[in-house]
Amino acid sequence: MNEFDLGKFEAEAQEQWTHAFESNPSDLEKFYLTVAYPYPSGAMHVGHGRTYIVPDVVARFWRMRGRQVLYPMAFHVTGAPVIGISKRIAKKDPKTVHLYRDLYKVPQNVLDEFTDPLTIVRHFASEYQRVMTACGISIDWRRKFTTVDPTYSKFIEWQWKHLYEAGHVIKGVHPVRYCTVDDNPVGDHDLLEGDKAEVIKFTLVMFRIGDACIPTATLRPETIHGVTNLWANPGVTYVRALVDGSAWIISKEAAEKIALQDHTVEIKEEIAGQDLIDKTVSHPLCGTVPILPADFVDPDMATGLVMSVPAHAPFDYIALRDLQHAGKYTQIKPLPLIKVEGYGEIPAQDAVERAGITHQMDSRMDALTQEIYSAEFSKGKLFDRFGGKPVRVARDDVAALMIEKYDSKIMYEFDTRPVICRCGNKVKVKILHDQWFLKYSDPVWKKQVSDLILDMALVPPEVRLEFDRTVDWLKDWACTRRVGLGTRFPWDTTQLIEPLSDSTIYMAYYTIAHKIREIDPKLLTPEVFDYIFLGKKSPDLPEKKKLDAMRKEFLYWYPYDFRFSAKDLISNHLTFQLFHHVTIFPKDKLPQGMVVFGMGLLNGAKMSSSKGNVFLLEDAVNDFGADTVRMFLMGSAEPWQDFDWRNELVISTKKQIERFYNTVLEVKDASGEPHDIDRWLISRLQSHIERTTAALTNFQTRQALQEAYFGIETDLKWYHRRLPENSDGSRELHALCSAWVRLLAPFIPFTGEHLWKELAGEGLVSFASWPVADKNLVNTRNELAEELLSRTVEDIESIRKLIQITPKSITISIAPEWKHEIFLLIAKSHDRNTVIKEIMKDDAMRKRGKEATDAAKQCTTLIHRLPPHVIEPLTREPINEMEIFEAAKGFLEKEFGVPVHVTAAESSEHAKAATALPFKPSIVIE
RNA sequence: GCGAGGGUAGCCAAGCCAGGUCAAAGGCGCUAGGUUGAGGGCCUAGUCUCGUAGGAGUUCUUGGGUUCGAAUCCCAUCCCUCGCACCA
Repeated sequence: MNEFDLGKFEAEAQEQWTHAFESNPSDLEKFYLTVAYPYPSGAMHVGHGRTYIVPDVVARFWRMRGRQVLYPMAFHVTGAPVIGISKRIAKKDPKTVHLYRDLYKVPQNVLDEFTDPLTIVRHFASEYQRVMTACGISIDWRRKFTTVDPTYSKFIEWQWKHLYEAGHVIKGVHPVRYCTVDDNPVGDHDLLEGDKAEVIKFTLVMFRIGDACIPTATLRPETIHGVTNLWANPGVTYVRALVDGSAWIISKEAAEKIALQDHTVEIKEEIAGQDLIDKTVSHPLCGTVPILPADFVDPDMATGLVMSVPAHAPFDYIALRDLQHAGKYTQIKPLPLIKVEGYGEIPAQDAVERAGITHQMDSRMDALTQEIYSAEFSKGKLFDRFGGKPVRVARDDVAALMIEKYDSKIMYEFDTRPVICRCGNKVKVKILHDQWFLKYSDPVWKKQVSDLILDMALVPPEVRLEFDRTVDWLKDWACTRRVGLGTRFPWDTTQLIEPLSDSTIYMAYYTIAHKIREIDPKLLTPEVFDYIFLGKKSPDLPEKKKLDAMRKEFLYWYPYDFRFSAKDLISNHLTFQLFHHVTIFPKDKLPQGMVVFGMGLLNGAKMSSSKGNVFLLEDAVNDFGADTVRMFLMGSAEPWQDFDWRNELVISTKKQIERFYNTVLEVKDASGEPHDIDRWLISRLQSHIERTTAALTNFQTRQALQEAYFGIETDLKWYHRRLPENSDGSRELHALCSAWVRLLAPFIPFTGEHLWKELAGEGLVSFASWPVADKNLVNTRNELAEELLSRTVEDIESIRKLIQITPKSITISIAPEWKHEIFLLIAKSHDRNTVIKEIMKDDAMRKRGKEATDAAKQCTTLIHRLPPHVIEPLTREPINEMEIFEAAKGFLEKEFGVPVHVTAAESSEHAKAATALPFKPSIVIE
């Protein structure tokens, strides 16, 4: 009837927990922890499991330590992904249908409803709640909300009002990846190809050709002085277009792109590329140059026409050289304009020849171009006749000059292509207007956040540097969107607040989420929130009583103590929330700490829904039991390390829980009289309690389990081995079990509750008091005695193994008193090298001569090898080894099955006896 | 490419910051013995190499360096993970 049945324990506990973790302000000290809420667009896998279980173990730990703990949860449903998913489901996209039907196990009738995006998130939100509950996560579900609740939107509007008033919300223009078919900006996840491509800002250099101009795009406007020609592709169709009223000749593709970048474009006529060849163009900074043919010119790259600087661009150099080898344009010479250390007069030529490159298609050409680009940028200087400035300065100067005087424009283009949208269309760069930003680049704002970080507890400490770097690196964040779910942007209601930007201070909202629901959203003006969160009084506040109650909750819970999240959010969410907090809240309400998690692997490979490499959390709970899943996830790695889910290891975790369960049931009712070994066991327990507590205080779940589970289990094994025959142990075991069950309860709460009842514990173990180490129960003498004994047993075993005779007896000889003296002197001394000399000054020692110096050397080695926790107490309080071995004689004889003699070394005739040292008696097996 | 973190025995992993307690904790796997006797059970021992006395030798990605002494400190190298934004 006491069978180990996790399913049964789970059912029992769930019944008692229904409202147990709902938490209200009280007289107790609070502990408020939050975790990044999920975006429920799919089923939970075991990786999600850890995200919520680690905080739960911490929550349960602090709850048992007498804190008023709040662990809330909500659902992030704002954003665009589910919109795409619903569309793909509607189109019956096979991949999506497979993922949801087969992997996430969504029933067909529910799947049919997934054409509505809100249905998707609602479905998975309830699934999340169900699975989290099944895992025993101690959440106060009364505070649950979703980010599209009207009440929450009011809260977001209030937050943004403050950000705006602080000057952090600004309007700007911004180049984005844009799909003209979808008529939308394209995010990384919407790209079929080209996710590495960056948007680069090119300067268009305008060359005159008759009444029109030819813009060429360049990153190196300063090289204008070295232009010898332009390149056009004879096989490409160009167009003559009116751009903002003036005539440009550019590729057809370029015309489309330019139109997206703040220019009016009207195509007038097509021009064959061939017709441009050998025409001349001019620019005030380089004079008149010809247009030459080149097949490498890509009409889809910028304007489709390129200026050629053969002295400094390897591609230009080779292309020109090839033409000249064919006997054409031989009058053109490269015009160098930059002096750079390490290269000859014409760097491009130098580099190409040095690398032995013979044709344009050589794969090393890109690297070579990059090399020269970097070298010239970092070390190059313009010739004196062009101003003599370093390239890095001249580049910006020339660009500015061109824009001001010579009609140059800016054009945005990708650095690598192709960039293809999920819909199959080529992505272009569009300049978005009415785009709003959060001005994270503001140095004052940054400083406030850096200062906050200094005061925060960060776990593990290594992430501090990463946070610092992130704050440095952060640029303005586009915070409005045109598609998706979410709160309307107050200053342009055609747009929505971007989903990461609506999730930065919601930890404060949890404190009032269950109460604010009772108020009509229409009444929730900014003044209401000002009162609740900032204590600002204003006339005519509605529902004053309710507001007071909420204010009380907020003041009690806030700030949060720790925020938990995976490490991939450091560079955005975790840092953003700090920015927002420093703006909205006063100093005493700012975040206190963060714990950053590692990622999850499944059988050694990255977990990925799209690759089907996931193991659903609910399946894991059903297959192995919630406690098993919990203990495995907490024990296989510390939270900040990556963990690897492997079923075969999970199985042995289940065995461990079962072993624990059986052991507790077996020994809890022992009633024998306590012996020395019981005092030893209880003494050891104190340090396990202490270490488990320290580990959990530092969020080291793995370390805590090592101590609380394996540490105690190992002790119990030794305890049973040392127990007198016919003894089942003493009544002390009940106390041990009580502490043991409580130490493990945060990890395996279901088994914990069941055993707690078996132990006749009061109430729920979830609220039982955490064990406290009692110094009075620490018995150093007993611990040392057992340490000595187990080390001696190990030695005997290894000798027996080696000599391969059938032993008839074992003789243990204890080192003489004078060796103990030496041992102590050395152990206590700070300088273990000179202490030998000191010892030998003693007359009695000197009489022993070599015997004494040898013993001193051996003691020194031994002291080095013994752990400090043995040496340190030995120096304080010597132990009587003879007594210990005499007392353990029966045990040793039982262990080895032969008579055991204990003698003093000086009274033994065995030569071996002379080798006896303190804490290392000599052993003779005969 | 840039920023952060990491590479330890068959596997997972502690140790490294504060060099000698390190042949290196613990778990898993495997092997042997015992117990129970058959269903993924429990206990004990072994699991780099050598060794008929508790020892010795060679190891902590690779290559150098500092030191009486390095898994631990420094430099370099190769490999892995995460982030690099309009996306949750």
